[in-house]
Amino acid sequence: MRPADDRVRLKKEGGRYHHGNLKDALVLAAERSIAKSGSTDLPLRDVAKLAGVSHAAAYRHFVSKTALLAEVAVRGFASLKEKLLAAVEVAKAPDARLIELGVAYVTFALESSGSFRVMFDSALKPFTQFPGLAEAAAESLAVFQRVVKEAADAGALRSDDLNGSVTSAWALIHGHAVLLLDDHLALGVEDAATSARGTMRRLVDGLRAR
Amino acid sequence: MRPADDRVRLKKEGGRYHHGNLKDALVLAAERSIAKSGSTDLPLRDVAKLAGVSHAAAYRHFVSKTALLAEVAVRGFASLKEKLLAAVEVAKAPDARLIELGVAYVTFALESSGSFRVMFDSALKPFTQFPGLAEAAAESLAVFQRVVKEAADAGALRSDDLNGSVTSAWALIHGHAVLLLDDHLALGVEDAATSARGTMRRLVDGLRAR
DNA sequence: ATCTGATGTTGCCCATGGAAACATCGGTGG
DNA sequence: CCACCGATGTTTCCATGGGCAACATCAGAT
Repeated sequence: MRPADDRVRLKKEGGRYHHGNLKDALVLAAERSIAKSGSTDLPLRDVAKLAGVSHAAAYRHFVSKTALLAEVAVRGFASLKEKLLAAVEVAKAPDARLIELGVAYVTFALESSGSFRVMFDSALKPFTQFPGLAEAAAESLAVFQRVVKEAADAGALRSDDLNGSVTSAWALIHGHAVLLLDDHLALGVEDAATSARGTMRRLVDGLRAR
Repeated sequence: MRPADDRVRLKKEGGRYHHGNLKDALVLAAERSIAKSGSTDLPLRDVAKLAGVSHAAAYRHFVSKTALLAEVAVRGFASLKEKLLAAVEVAKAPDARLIELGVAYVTFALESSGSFRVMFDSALKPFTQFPGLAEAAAESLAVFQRVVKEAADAGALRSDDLNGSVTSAWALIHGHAVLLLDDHLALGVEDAATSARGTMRRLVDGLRAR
């Protein structure tokens, strides 16, 4: 019996020795597990078990458990960036684009809570110790910077302190997301987008050029 | 020789078997340790060692390591509440009081970063599982509610959605504190209060009655 | 002075992150 | 073709750390 046949047979029977795409499977399993437990402090052994593999197998793809979390974060930031970019497209008015950006940020935090929790977990500090993480994070933040700058250029927001405006917008919506995720706001998930929009609107009013 | 004398003598010689105030010492040690490491995931054994005691001694005062963290959080919320109340006093104008509240929040987060990290650590969720924790947290938030309400009553802020305004104020300054603590804002500690004031001012502008 | 409950200590167990040594697979060059 | 080899997984082992249990020490009450 030839090796290729073995592979097919083993795959069909589910008894294969090599996984085939373990790295992705581990990242996915970690995301899901964290989303369910609400904690980034998950046993690597459990993640491996979810992927149908022994715990030590993870070390063929990640130098450490933290490195696995870092990969979750990198992919999370990439996904967040895409969601933010997509959200910005749907609005025309420059200030409305900033508001939609905030709504998308909160929506991402709730829908991809596993990723979001890891992305801002202190275990990954400093980001520079994991290749690609700092860049991925910076690219997400860059969307905030671009949208604020465009709104200011269009005269919709004051432009005397762009960095300050960016920081305020990020801090506001990040705080909203974090408090929502940790159940500190007495809000159902269904009200999350609405409250996020209201919060962003209030800030945008404050940022408006006078 | 009376017992009280024994205690004094033993304290001076440092060779005492019983600690005398271990509970407080453990809480203090945990705060400091977390502030230094930047992580709430600290070995209980290290905390006990800092308090000069074996690790199992902690279980005479806390049912679990998490319960110790909960006590840190309860005291942290109590301390935060005091700081917020004190800060509110220094300003006269209702909207300025809200701004000072935010500055004090960030200042607390930086100066008591160990406590602050624990207070918002997901390991303590839900707060109701630890006696006193939910109440302590609610009392801190109540300061936000009171200050916003007073500003609205004085006509300094719009009063059509008080809960929304409170949420925005808390989310904004909480996000600012969190991002600062985790080095996501390119700001030195010395600029923290200034940037917090600027951020709060922007939001208050948006909350202002029109 | 002794007894007792509160407080600490030592020793143990078990879960978990990580290293090491071995097993298996799949592609590649003789 | 097939024997080898690098990649990927498994098993086994160790160290760390939370938590329990049994024992030690102390302080106040009787």
